[in-house]
Parts: sequence; structure tokens; C-alpha cells
Amino acid sequence: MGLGSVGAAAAYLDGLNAEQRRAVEHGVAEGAGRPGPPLLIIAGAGSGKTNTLAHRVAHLIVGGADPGRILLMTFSRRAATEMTKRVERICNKVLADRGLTNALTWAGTFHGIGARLLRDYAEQMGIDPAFTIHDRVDAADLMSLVRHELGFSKTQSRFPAKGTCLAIYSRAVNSTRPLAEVLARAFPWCVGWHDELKQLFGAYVEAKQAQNVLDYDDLLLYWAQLVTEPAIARDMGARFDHVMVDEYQDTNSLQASVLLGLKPDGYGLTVVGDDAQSIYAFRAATVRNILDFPDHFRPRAEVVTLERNYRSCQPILEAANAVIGLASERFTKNLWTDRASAEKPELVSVRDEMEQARFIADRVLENREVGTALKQQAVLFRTSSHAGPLEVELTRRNIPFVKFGGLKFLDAAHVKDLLAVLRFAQNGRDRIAGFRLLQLLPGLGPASAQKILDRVADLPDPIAALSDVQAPAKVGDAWSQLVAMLQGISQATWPAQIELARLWYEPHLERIHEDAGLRAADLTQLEQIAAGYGSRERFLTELTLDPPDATSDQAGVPLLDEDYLILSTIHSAKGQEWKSVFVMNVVDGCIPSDLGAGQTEELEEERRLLYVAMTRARDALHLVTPQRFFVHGQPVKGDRHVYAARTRFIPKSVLPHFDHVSWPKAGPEDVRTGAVRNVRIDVGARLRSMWQ
DNA sequence: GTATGGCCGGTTTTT
DNA sequence: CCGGCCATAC
Repeated sequence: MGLGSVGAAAAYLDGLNAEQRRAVEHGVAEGAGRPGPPLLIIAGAGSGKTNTLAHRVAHLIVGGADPGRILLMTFSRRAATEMTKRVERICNKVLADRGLTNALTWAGTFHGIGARLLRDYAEQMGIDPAFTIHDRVDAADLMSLVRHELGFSKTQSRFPAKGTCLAIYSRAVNSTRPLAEVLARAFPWCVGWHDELKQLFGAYVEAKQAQNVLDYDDLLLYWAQLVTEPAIARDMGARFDHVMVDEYQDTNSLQASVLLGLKPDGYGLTVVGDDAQSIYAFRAATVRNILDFPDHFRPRAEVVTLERNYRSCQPILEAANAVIGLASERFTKNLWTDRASAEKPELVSVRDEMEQARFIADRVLENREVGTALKQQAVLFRTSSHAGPLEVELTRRNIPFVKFGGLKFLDAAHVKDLLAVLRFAQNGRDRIAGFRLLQLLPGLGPASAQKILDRVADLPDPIAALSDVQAPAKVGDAWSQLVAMLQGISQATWPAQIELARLWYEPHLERIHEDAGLRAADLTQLEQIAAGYGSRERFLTELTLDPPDATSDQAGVPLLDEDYLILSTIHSAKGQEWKSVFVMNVVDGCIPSDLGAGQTEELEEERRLLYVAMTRARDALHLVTPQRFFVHGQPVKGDRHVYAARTRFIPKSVLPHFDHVSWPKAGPEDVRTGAVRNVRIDVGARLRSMWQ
């Protein structure tokens, strides 16, 4: 395919507007498939970003680029899959003769791609390519183990919890800033522990290396280290002609250094993003990445801005513009659209969370009656737990839903148990997996598990060595069964391995959990998922980096052809759109979350979060504000109500962009006549008199 | 050394 | 409400 076909086939670009087209064609014409100079696309919400990027990739391929040498990094695998499908669709239309299926082999998340490359370069880094990857929970457990060994678990004043330690570590690594600065900025209540934390992190890193495990951050960190070596950077960079990054506003400085390491002169580099939608600062993402991008290069990178919104109707867009318009710092302009509508978004006032749930359920069903399928509707919230009352209400009314964000399938104890078997089989030095696995045996507790793992950890084949180990007498046969199972796995082929593990685990499952039946079903499901992967290593890696994230309460994930309502955290809703969107708890304390409302930076991020939520809606948008709020835990004594105010992000000046509704509409009690209202009855006194 | 029950405390968002 | 930590009993 040469240049000729680009000219001839370019009709497929006719649907794009002028800016989109500029973004698609930038640097392409200059030399059939050769990488052109760097490009930054600033793409506002709903501006056809995915479509533009997909066309750019397709255009490159049509122009002769090798799809196997295009590196496409997106924020989630869902986004990668979507992008891949679109590219294939466009290409297949244009290149009828030369079908394109699964040709974009390097599309995925930063972490997923990192894991693949690191296995390739493992030897040069002196690590074993069979490394296992710790998810956040595993990483926190290892942190806890190390913390314990250093004696930090029983300090007089409380040492930060394991999750907090990991969060601090992660933030320091991802932001590439010194610990002291990270503590001062993001964890001020922990500044007093600076020295201990530093010691802890040192020991944590040593433990990971000894066990041949990497955590999420290591996937970026090792990668970034790798490309500081010029020879390796050249070698790795030469594998890809084009490197494209989506959602660039949500990358951190570590990711930026990886990119610059791969493509120092920027040739072949395209990044896309929108600073108004930056919502991952808590993960050390920095808007500076996108703002500073053009000046990294000589000459500066080309910048294309997409400002036309194709998604939302005008009143919704105006309201969203008004909200983001109050941001203290902004770089992009307002979006515009020609999708007219008479309907303003609604600001709905309800009494409390129960009413909120009822309101949403009512309206969702009404929408469906007039033709909007459940799947075209979404309910968004700041925090996963906010959806609780709604989930109850939906279940009660038999409205199917799928929830994105929050607790994962993989966090369930029984799933973790089964995965620990496979992880340990993969990497006998993985202590967290081994520790978890050994303690499943009755009569084998933490002390024995430690001792056994210590015995085998440094041997060349820890799994084989287990057969020489004496377990405590009371463990009995269970020990030899475990050893036999692990050895069986090492002999077996891939999908058969997980069955061996499950058969071994089932009796333990029944002993440990009352609801063994339900949980066993999850494991069968896991086994089915496993069959879709070519190898154990690939399965474990992909599952850890991109877990199936939908949970729908008890029902299990609904069948694909069924209709179901989408429930999602605002974060997980990124990049998506629905006809009708409900945002829950648009009150101060929820949006913005009262936790981080202190610093202006975090406050600004919360504002962008509301903006992201609002701009997901095509035709209808409801922001729901419960007046009374039920909180549990924290306050002095148990649960109680608090009164909430409308979010500060919608001050008086922004109110005219909304219609205001109270729900339910004047009910029977307000119809009572004045005469009845005046009747008084002292029930309290009557009840007291019963005992006199 | 292991298993269990009671008590206390708790920053949300995710690869 | 859930998980972590401690004390107590086997």
C-alpha cells in the first residue's frame, strides 16, 4: 500500500470536521507510513476524540504503516478494545482486499504493555521473567508483613495503616518526588513518620526483589529505568514506528519519562487529552504532562484543538460549561454544539437517600417506557458506597443493573485463594501467595507458614522442595495433598491447571465459608475466564492488571443480551456516554468529597469530576440532591443524619442553567386541610399513662 | 502455635 | 459496617 491509495481512499475521512481531519492527517502525507513530528490533540468532552484517534491510526495503516509496530496506550483495556475495533472497522472498509484482524498487537494500558515489555527485557534487568504481579491488596499485605518485621506495627502512637503506607509509596514513586515533599503535600498527618517510612519502603523494595514480584508501580518504574539506558531505549523505541497515548491528562511524570525515553525527538508520537477532564491527581497524574508536551520538542509539537461537542444537547453543555467556567485555572475553551433542545438539565431536590433511590428508579422506568433502554441510562456517583440504597431499591423492584467501580470480583476471599494457588505455582518465591495458600490448611497458621516458606524460598525450585518439608503433625494428610496438587499443576497443561486447583480447593471452601455454593459458582466462572487465555502467566497478568470490574449484587453478571442499568463511579465513567444520566448526591461532602476539600488543588479536581459526570449525558441530565443524609460510623455515637447543602460547584450564578424540581411532588400530606392541621393529639402523654 | 471472639477505628476515586 | 489488632482458650 503506497501513497496512492491514501489519496484514492481518503473518502473515509469525509465525515470528520476540519480540526479532526487535521489531527488525523498530521505528518502522514510526508512519507508513506513514516513517523511524522510530534502531535498533541486537545480533545474536549464528546468532541469525537476516540473517533479521531481511531481514524488517525487507520489512516496511518492505510498509508502503509505496519499495525504491529504501532504502540497504542489507553487508560483501560476497555478503551483499548474499543479503539482496536474501530480501527479495524475503518481499515476493513478501505482495504477490502487486505483484511485487518488482531493486527494491533500493541494496544493496551501502560501497565499491561509495561508487563509485556519487561518480560522481554527481564534478563537484561537481572530479573526472572516468571515474575508475578501484586495487585493493590497483595502489595498492601506485603507492606504489612515488612512493617511488622521492622517492628512498626506496635509503636506507641499509631503508625500509618498498610494501605496508607502503600498509597504514600505509590505517590512518591509515580510523582518522582522526594518522600518529604509527598508527605507534606498529600499526607500531612504522616509527616512525623518520614524516617520510618523511608526505612519501610527500602525494606519493601528488597522484599519484592527477593520474591520476584512486581507491584503496579514497578511496571512503570522498571520500564522508566530501562529506557534511561540509551542502548536499551533505542532498541525498544525502534520496535515502534508510532506511539499514541490516549487520556494523556491522566498520566504521571513516570509515564511521561517512559514516552520521552522511547521517542526522544517526538517523531511518531501522538498524545490526546483534555485538561478539563483531569481527575487522577490522587494517582500522581499531572496536568503538566499535557501542558508541557509541545515544548519538549524542537520545533514545538503541533497542537490541534477539538472544541465541537457532538454528544450533549446545548442546555446540558451550557450547564457543564458554567460549572467548569468557575475553575480557578483553565486552558481549554468552552465547547459548543448545534444540538438544540428545550430541556434544561434538572436539579432535583429529594428528602433523603431513600427518596433519591426511589426517584431514580421511577424515572429510569419512565424513560424505558418511552423508549430509552436501561443500557442507555446511567447513574453516576462519587463513591462506590453511595450507590448502596439505590442497589437495594433496584433489587427490590427487579430492575437489573451492573455496577462499575468499587469492590472487585477479585477481592473476594475465595477468588483470591484460588488465584494464590496459581500464583504460587507460577512463582514459588511469591511469599504473599504462598502465605495465603499454606494457611488454608487447618492447623497450619502464620508461624508454620513462615517457617516452611523460609525453608524453600532460596532453593532453585521451591515448589519441588516442598515435598521434603515436614508440616506440623496435626495438619495430617492435607499437607501431602497440597504438595501433590502443586506438583500436578506443574505437570499439567494450561487450562487444566486451574481445574486441578479448584478441585483441591473445593473441600476447603466448604469448610471455611457458609455460603460455599454461591462462591463455588464464582470459581467456575473464573475457570471459564481462564480458558480464554493462552497461558497461566498471561491469565494471571491480565487478570491482575485489568480485573473484570462489573459486579451486580447477587445476580451475577447479567447475560449480554439482557437490558440492564449502568451504575458507575464517575471515575469509571470516563470516556463513556449515555442518553440519560443521573448523578447522585450532588451535595457538599460528596461532591466535593469532604475528605480532600481542604486544598484548592484537590477541590479543583472535584470540580472537574462533576464536569466529567455532567458531560456524559446526551439528552437528559438529572443532578439529585438529598437534603438529609445518613452517615454511619465516624461521628461520636453510631449512625445519624446530617443535613447537606447543594454542592458549592453550583452556586447561585450557575442555577439559571437548571430546572428546579422537588420530588415527590406535593403529596397527600400537603393536601390536608387547614382544619385537620390544627388538631393536636398528645400521643406521648397517652403512652406514658399506660404505665401509670 | 492456632483458632476465635470482642473491640476499636476509619480519608474516596484506580492501573 | 468491615477489617485489623489483641486477648483468651484449645
